[in-house]
Amino acid sequence: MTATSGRVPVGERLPTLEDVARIAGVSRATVSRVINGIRNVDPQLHKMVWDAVDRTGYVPNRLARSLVTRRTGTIALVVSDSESHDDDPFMGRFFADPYFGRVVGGLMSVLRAAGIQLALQIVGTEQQRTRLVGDLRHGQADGVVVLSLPGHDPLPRMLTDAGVPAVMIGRPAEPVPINYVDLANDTGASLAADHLVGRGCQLVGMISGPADVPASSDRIAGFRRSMARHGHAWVPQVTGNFTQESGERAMHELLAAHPTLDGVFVANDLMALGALLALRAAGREVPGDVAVVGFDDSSAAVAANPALTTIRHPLEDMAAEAARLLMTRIDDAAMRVSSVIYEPTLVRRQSA
Amino acid sequence: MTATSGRVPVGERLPTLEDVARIAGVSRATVSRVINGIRNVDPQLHKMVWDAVDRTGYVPNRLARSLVTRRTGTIALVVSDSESHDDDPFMGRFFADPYFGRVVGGLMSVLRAAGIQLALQIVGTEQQRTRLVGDLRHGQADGVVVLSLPGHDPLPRMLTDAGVPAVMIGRPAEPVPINYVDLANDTGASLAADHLVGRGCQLVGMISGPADVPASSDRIAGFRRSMARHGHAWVPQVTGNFTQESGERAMHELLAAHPTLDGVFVANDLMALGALLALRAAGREVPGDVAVVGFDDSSAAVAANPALTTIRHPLEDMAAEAARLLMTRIDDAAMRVSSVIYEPTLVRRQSA
DNA sequence: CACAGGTCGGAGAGCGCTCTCCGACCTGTG
DNA sequence: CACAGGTCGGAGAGCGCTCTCCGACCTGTG
Repeated sequence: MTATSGRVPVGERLPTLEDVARIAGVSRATVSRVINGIRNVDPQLHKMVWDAVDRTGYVPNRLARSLVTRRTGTIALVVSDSESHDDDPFMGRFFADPYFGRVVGGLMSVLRAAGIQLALQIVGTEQQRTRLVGDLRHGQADGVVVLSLPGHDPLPRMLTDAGVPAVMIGRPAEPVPINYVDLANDTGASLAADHLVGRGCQLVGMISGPADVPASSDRIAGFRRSMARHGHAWVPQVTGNFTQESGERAMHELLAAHPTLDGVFVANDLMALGALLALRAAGREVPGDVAVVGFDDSSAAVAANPALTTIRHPLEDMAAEAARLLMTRIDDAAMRVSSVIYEPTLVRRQSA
Repeated sequence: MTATSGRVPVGERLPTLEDVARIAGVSRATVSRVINGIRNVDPQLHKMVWDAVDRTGYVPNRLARSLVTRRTGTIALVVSDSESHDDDPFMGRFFADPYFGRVVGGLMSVLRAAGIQLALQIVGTEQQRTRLVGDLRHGQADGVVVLSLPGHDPLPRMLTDAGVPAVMIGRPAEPVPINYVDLANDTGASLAADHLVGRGCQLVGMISGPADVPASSDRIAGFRRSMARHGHAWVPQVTGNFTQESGERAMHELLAAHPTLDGVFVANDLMALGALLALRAAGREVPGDVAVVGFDDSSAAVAANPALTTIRHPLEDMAAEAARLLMTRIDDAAMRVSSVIYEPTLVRRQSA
């Protein structure tokens, strides 16, 4: 024990369990037991160990621990992008969209309390997917949350085949026995249809997202079905890609083809913002001439002028639920494959 | 060798280097050398090893490798929030803001190509900080990118003291020998001042962010200095907290105190959106009665009505540079502490 | 008092890799 | 032919932990 600080230096390297054991005068096993609170340990030894920990400034090496316990305290968030390649500008757009941040925020609200960290990985190529699954089987992470992007994606099936605990946010494009959390997108679209018809719209169009995204196709199906029930057999539709520019372009197109349009359902708020721009440019009043309903209830909805009537998407809650579901699955390998579906609500503002 | 697939199963567990060595008929060391491409290996052995790898489906265990190489292929992104606690709703707002996503996108654009994953961690309490630094000293991650939030934050100093490779996005609040990437916030504010004075504004106000955020105080200082040079000794100022609502409130306040105000510089686009709302509510035309300049050039700037004249902030580029800087530092422990400052530009739209 | 049954600390193997060191062999030069 | 110098594969230690197994000791009961 030095007079200066009581610190016991152990050379250049960091103190290990071995060092603590030597200083406390006990075995490595005992130190491990005290640190991890496993089994009763004599109160006197207990104190001697903690004293030695304080004097050395010992911090367990998580890597070494994980190697034997097969638990890492890490969950992987994988953005699976089966169609793009490295340096695809698409990823930039994806991250700038609040969608990504809201998902991360929801996941972290649960994981943070549990002391679990989130490891972000983007996989695009076949090789990256194979490597990811290999790493996960080795326990590189305890489980994985998958954010699926447009297109056919083999990753969900690969994960379930490998027996890796996994949860998707948004249902898989094709049937795969994987856990997921989703929004009742069709119900949300129905709410929009009800609202537009309810305010007396006669010719209602739709600006949709890409048809190969499940959330998008569900919104299309739900909207058309509901409109048909209200007697509107024909719903003109233009497809965008969820960006503001594509919404603006789509609105112009819709307006050119159907000048008497008096209502439009836009599959996300960002495109709705673009639609608003196009309507203003075309000299149409919103909602006077054309009523607009968005989807997501993002911060853009409030910022818009007029403020957007939209469908609320409790994304943070969904992500938090995904985290809880995954943690349950990690602790119980026999958990049956389950899904949790959230109900959307209509938020009425000025645009419709 | 089985007739079915040529796969050699090795029981329940995953194949290890040992299994590959046995099947290839060489030593573990040789397999390791072939897999990692270290030293020349006899072409014949080389082939036998790769054949064995294919037959077993071997994937190296990254954890075990990291334990000895002291390299993990992971970089930590830490959001240091010295003032909040777990479950603070503030974090929700933080993640929903495009700022977070743009930083992640910029980092990943560089890290993805290098096959490095990003591990997200939020630290709030003293204990969490200590544990993080301990884990990092053990090589839990090869380096760390720090996103600092309002307030005095001890983390940067703790990291440099521990010798952990680190880069901040945005300068530290107080002098610390840490690498960082930043925007010339004062220059950006000057550009706004020049523009407002240049279009003939006589009474110009400012809506600022919290003074304890470096980016914010730099914008305040740059703006006041530049206005003074233009002969405007007095600049009324109200402080917001970067949210839209706070911008709206601040604008109302400014207008109440200075009804003849004809120009305003708002320290970020989100608050500028709020200011626009307040001006409309007060019956002022933008830019006719009051000219508005924002900051960030976020997607909200284009969506606003009128579209915002604002200061462009190349955040993705800055984050990408931070990643490069960090990777250089990881490979060269002797690298001198460095900073990279980006120059902002004025983007002229309708609001000023 | 004898002995069954429980409690608790230590020894040592093991997780799956890398890396140093050594020795076998091979080549070229005087 | 002798020997210096280089190349390359294998043995075995080591990274820093956990966990099983065993034996010492302690308690309580018939």
